[in-house]
Amino acid sequence: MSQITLTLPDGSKRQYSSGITPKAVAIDISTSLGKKAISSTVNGSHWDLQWPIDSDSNIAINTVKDEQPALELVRHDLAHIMARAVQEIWPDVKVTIGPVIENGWYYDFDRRDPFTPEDLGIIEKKMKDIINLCDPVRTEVWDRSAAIAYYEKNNEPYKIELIEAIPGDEPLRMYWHGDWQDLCRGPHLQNTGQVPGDSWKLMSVAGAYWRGDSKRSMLQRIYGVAFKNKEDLRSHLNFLEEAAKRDHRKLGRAMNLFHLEEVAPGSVFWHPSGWCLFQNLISYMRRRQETAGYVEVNTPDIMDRALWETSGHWFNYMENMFLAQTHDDRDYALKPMNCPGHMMIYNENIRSYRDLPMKISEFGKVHRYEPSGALHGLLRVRSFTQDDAHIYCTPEQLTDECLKVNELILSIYKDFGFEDVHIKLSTRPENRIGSDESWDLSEAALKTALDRAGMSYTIFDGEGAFYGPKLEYVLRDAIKRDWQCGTLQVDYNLPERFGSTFVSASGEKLAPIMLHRALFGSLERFIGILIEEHAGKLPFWLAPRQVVVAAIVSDANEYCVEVVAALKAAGIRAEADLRNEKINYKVREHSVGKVPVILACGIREVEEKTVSVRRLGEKQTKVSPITDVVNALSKEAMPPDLV
RNA sequence: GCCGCAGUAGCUCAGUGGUAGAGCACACCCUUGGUAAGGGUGAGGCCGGGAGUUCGAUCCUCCCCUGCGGCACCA
Repeated sequence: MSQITLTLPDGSKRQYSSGITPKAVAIDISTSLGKKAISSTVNGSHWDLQWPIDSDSNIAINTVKDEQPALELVRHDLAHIMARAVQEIWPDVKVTIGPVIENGWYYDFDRRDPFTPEDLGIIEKKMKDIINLCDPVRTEVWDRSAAIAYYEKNNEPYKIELIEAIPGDEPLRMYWHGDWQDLCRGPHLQNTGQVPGDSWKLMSVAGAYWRGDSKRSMLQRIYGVAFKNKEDLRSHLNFLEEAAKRDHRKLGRAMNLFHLEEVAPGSVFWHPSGWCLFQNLISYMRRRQETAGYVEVNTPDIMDRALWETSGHWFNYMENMFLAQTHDDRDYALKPMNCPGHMMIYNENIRSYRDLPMKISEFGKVHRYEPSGALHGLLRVRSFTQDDAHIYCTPEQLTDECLKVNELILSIYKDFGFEDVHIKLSTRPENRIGSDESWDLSEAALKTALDRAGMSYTIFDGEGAFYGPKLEYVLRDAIKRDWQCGTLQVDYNLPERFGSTFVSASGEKLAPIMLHRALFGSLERFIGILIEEHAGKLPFWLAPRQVVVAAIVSDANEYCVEVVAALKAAGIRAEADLRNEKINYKVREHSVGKVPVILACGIREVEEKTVSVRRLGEKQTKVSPITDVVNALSKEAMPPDLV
């Protein structure tokens, strides 16, 4: 047998016979390492301890202290342990796949009866028994036909399908714990006892399509989370609780911003406070766009079928459109996008190259018949307002215009405190229209703009819209969740479908290129994100109710009204709370309602012309002269673009 | 759209095969209280909609609607 050289992380080299396993290497280094070892890293790949090494390699032995590989293994082994537990409890359940995901794992099962929440407890208990068995994990490489025969015998059709999808030259690995086995590419721990007993938890059951395909059978998925220790698990569960407290649907009710109801699924009833916030955002965006050279328009909500046929929506997106039934013989539809309307405005005049770039914006309300299961508070609705705009430009202007949109969008996100933004670039899909040349140009325009701006981005090959590539702007919020908001798309197609032209300097009629862009994306969605980002504690300039002036005793009522008047005169949204309630009660109520500033006034304040200032979330109060407070707050009320 | 769970007062939720209950919110009264719920009284419900089983359904069965958690989808 030939000799191979293995290089350890410290640079030392050791000679072994070809075919040595990392396990044997670990034992050779020290007996204790052999016991503690959980896996190895061979030439940068995560390896099982049992896989033979047959050439010179770099090798590192991993223990539970190596967090990344350890967590991956623990999660992966838990997936197997869970599948084994499920099959031991319900032998007729068929297994499918069980990958590691962020924070944990899931496993998809095919079972006639649904798993109940109580079942999760039963499964957890069984899993703990399996962990306590400390069953050694062993792996075998199987021949394809043997594996298929084995699964045919055991009536595991999903596994057979998986094997058939694995390329012929890849080894088929079978992993065993005790008498239970699973087809798996590994790696795995040495024995089930290496899984910590108390740092994981089964979370939920949900339906999931086999192979993610909605045409195939619905399986039952059990999700679990696992961490390196109990503290990490606890902090993850805390995180979930914190995230739940930020839920914009709950806060939207507490802050009396909006509600949703059965008569209009997926459409928002904006209350006065919510609509105030909505309008604040629009005012802000209007100023920013005006400065950036946009002109605002408004186009019809309901337009004739002919328009949607020209745009391509009628045949491609009919299922997602709201149609309007009328008493004449015409077919109408509610607009799902603003672009066709903007095409009509562009085409209404003969355009010169001197008019370009032409930037048409609209706070247009669009309706899309989203699948019922997709609806989610403000984040996924059926009617929403886009801060939409279309930029018509010449090919020469294209890159520059992309760059400008990118700058504008980042500057706007910054004003809202979102500085951690990443970009997805989706390139030409298989199913597309337009020439390869135009795709080359539009993809290059987006890339060049990003490169010039020094932005990093992730490319999603083949994920672009059928008419052009797109950028998507993803914000990371205060608790590290990602939200997709803005978009920038290059489109050679719509101008062509609508026969749009401009007259060039040499008098030729040429087709303009069109950019689709939205910065907030959907106002509804952006408000949902803002609420969750700030846990309801909106920045002062955005808060719909900025100040409540609360009387401590009724003798201060008159003074409170004066204070409110002074605040209003300074442009601050203020109201008086003169109700016959204790100050404790008022403070609590307005804190729950996320009012940023409470000014409490009693006899002392009346006499001294002061107010007692209490900021949301702070226990301390500060008594200041009324004029100082008005001045300070009116400064704070200034939108960031006007500061 | 698919799988599962749920729908009872404005909100959060309890409950039973014999047509309903709590807390908060609301109204009125007492209370003028110094920074996250003072006390009392009262009003408030087609128990999501429809059909069936039953002497009788909020409760059991079926269909539909809506919501929630996922999956799929997101031009």
